[in-house]
Order: sequence, then C-alpha cells, then structure tokens
Amino acid sequence: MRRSLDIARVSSRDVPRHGARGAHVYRKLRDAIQKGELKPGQRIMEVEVADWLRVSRTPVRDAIRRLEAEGMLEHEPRNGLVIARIDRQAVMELYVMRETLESTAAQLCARHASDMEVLDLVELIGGERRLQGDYDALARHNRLFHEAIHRGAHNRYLEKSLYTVSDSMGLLGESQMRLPHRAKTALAEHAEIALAIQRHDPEAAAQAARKHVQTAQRERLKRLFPESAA
Amino acid sequence: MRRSLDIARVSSRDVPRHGARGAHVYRKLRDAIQKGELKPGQRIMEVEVADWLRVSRTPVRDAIRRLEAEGMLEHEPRNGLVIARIDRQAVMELYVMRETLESTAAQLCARHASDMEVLDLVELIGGERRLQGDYDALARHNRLFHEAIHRGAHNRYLEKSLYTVSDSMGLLGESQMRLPHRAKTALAEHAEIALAIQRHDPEAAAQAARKHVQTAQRERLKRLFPESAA
DNA sequence: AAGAATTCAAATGTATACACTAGAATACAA
DNA sequence: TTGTATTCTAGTGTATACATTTGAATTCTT
Repeated sequence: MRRSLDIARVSSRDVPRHGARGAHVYRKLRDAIQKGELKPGQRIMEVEVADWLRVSRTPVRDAIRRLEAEGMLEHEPRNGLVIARIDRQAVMELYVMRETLESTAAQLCARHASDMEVLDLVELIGGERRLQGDYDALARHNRLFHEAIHRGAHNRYLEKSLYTVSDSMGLLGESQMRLPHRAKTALAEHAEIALAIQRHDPEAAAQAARKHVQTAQRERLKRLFPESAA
Repeated sequence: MRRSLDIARVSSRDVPRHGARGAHVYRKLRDAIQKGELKPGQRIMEVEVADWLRVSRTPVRDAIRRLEAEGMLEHEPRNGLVIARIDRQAVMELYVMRETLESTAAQLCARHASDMEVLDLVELIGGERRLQGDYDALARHNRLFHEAIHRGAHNRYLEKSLYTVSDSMGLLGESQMRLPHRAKTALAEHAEIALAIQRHDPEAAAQAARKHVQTAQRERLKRLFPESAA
C-alpha cells in the first residue's frame, strides 16, 4: 500500500479557514521542499497533497501552479509533476544567476539603503558572530542576512527574482552554514559586504558579494560532486 | 449592461480541445495585455474571462495564477485582481533590473554562444537593417533579437527572469521601436552588441547591452513622463 | 441629513462530479 | 518469447454547485 508522500495526514483542526487554504498549501509544500521532506525528482500528485492537508484539489492546484511558475515543480515528460531536479549544469547556471543578482543587490543596497537598514545589517553581523557554533540558528540567520540586503536594494523585481533563486538553492540540500569551516569564512565574507554597504561603496559591496557567492559555489560543488576535479 | 472586458466573445469553434484550455487562456490573456487591449489597472474577473473564451472558471484560474506569479496581474487592496500598474518608481526599478539581466545575458552569450547562434544573431542584424521603415515588423523583430541573445547565454534561470521582465516592459505601452529615431539608434546599438558577441568579447558585449538599455530607458521616460526634467 | 445597522449581491474560494488521456496491464498472435 | 492489440485505470483537466466574504445599497435612527 502506498503511504502517500510519507508525511502524516494533518489533524482536521489544522485546516485553515475559508479563504486561506491555497496560501496554506503553498506554504506547506514550500516548507516541506526546503526541509528536504520532499526530494528533487519525487512525484507530486494533487490527490495525495489534498489528502495530506485535508483540503480539496482546488487549493492544491492553486499552490502547485504557483510553485510551478517559481520553478520548484516541473513537468517531467513521462513522469508527471515532480519536485524540480537540479543537475550539475543547472547548479552552475543557478550560481551564475545568483552571483549576478546578489552583487547587484549589494551594489544597490550600498547606494540606496536607509540608515535604519544599514544599522540592521550591521547588527545582523553581530548576531551572526554570537551564533557561531549553533548551526541550526546560523542557517536561519544566513537567510535573514541576505534578505535584509535584498530588501535594502529597494527593487521589487530584483527582490522577487532573488526570492525564487534562493528557493531553488534550497533544492540543493542542507545549508552550507552547517559546515563549521564554511560558517567561519561566511561570517568574514558577510562582514565585508556589510562594511562596504555601511561605507556606501557600491563597487566594493558588489565585489564582496560576488566573491562570497563564488566561494559558496566552490564549497557546494565539492559537496555535491566530490568526484570531479574541483 | 456591462460588456465584459470590451472584447468580443470568441466563437464556440475556437475553444481548444480538452487538456489545452488552461494554456490557451494564459496565451490569450497575455496577448491581450501585450497588445494593450487590457490596460494596467483594469480589473480582471474570472467569470468575464471565462465567458469571453467560452470555458469554465477552472482553466481561467490556472492562467490567472500563473500570470500573477509572473507579475502581470496583482491584487489591489479594495479592488480585486487587476492588470499590474507600473508607476514611475517601478519603471526605474524595472530598467535597473533589465540593465543587469541584459548585460549579463550579452556577456554570457559572448562566452558561450555556438557558431550557429552567433551566425543567427548576425543575420538578425541584417534583417533589422532591411526592415527599417516597417515599424510593426521592427517591433516584432526587436523581440526576436533579444530572445536570441537570451537563449545564447545558455542559462535557464536568467532566461526565465528576462522573460518576465520583457513581459512587464510590455505593460509600459507600445514598443519604442515604432519611433523612427529610436529604431535607427537601436539598430546601431544592436549591431554593436552583436559584433562584440561575434568577437567573443564578454566585457564589450555587456557594456554595449548596458548602454542600449540605458538609452532605451531615457527615451521611455521622456515618453511616459514628458513633464519631468529629463 | 448624517450616521449606523442591516441586507443584499457580486465575486472569489472551495468542493466535487464528470471527461479525457496516457501509460500500465492484460490478452492475443506470430 | 516477442511483438501487437486491447482493455483498464490512475491521474489530471474541466465544469459546476455551493460557501464565504466583502463592499455596496438600503433602511433605520437620531
């Protein structure tokens, strides 16, 4: 017998009120993908998801359409709808895109961020330093730091694009911040970006962000494809 | 009596077969927005669209969800779902984003495009030269040229992001290629981009693309906001 | 008349029944 | 066995009925 999705059916009390089910399904699916409970390549069926969350297929379809447009789900020729797979080539493309967008965000942030926003960034660096060792918290904090930069760029199109790129990165597996040596170097790189933004030096900020993404990419490739000559 | 959408109901013979209606509605809505038949701020209602295209609300909802995720439609607080409005601030953000993505695409194209793809680009320049004067054809050709560069970059995430940015540009109104003086300078700028790509000179290609977007932006602002000091 | 309470209706959210398609499984033929 | 028809069926596409919300119209109150 097939245990749909290998995720326990939610309690009937956890079904949200009328008018919020589509968004609820979206969040649940998204979280499950980010947490790795649903893995790339795994097939997703409307009825299974509907059964899991105790709603009808309609809000499930809404959520699926959105995740599809954002690149988290894709139709595979003979296999139906699956969690997006990311092969080596796609990883390379994803990091190139991230390098472009993150450096642009840092650049714009250095130019446009308000004093409050800069202060926020600087404080996030302090927080990151205090969290060294707590790898769960660091992974979450990392996302907050980058999102603060994305917001500070004050460009809604850039922010949206970075949002979907970040989600796609989630498909690659656990955050690299869980690796002790990566957490340490990331802190230094983050600080460099934040300081350049604080100085309102767009070129330095862009360059620091670019470097940060590149080292992250090197580490990621080592982990994902240890066989290939890095 | 309300003439839904001010667009004539399609003939019942034009309703596509089972399994293709969602995509059909998506295309129809997208085209109508691009052609300006549906204008920014105009409200879109599921039942009206369904009536217009003689399908049920279900495929209409699918199409709407997708257009929403792509930024062509948005929910307005007290107004429901409308064609996305683009104010002055958003225009600025959109062009910044376009500058980033187009220059990255040109850069990657110079690096990765195959001989076939380069040849294609060069021939498109020839075509554009021959079309001078035919402003309808030029507008269409312009999109082909840029799409050729986007494809040549060989980066699916970049390509997708450029696709939605291009669509958002469509919300700004008619293509600038319909303006004689713009068509002429655009040809020169396109040629410069194509030549840099042909020479496989990434930096020159990126710079030429950046310049092209910037002049396009200046012209666009003059047209959209003639009052403000350009 | 101005404001508050109530009713109403239009639109979207949701559930569900039915339609269709494509792949799996079965039966059959060579 | 191997290939070829033929069913069968799981899953998605589509239509539609019903539920809920919200803003607009209406009535009531002062």
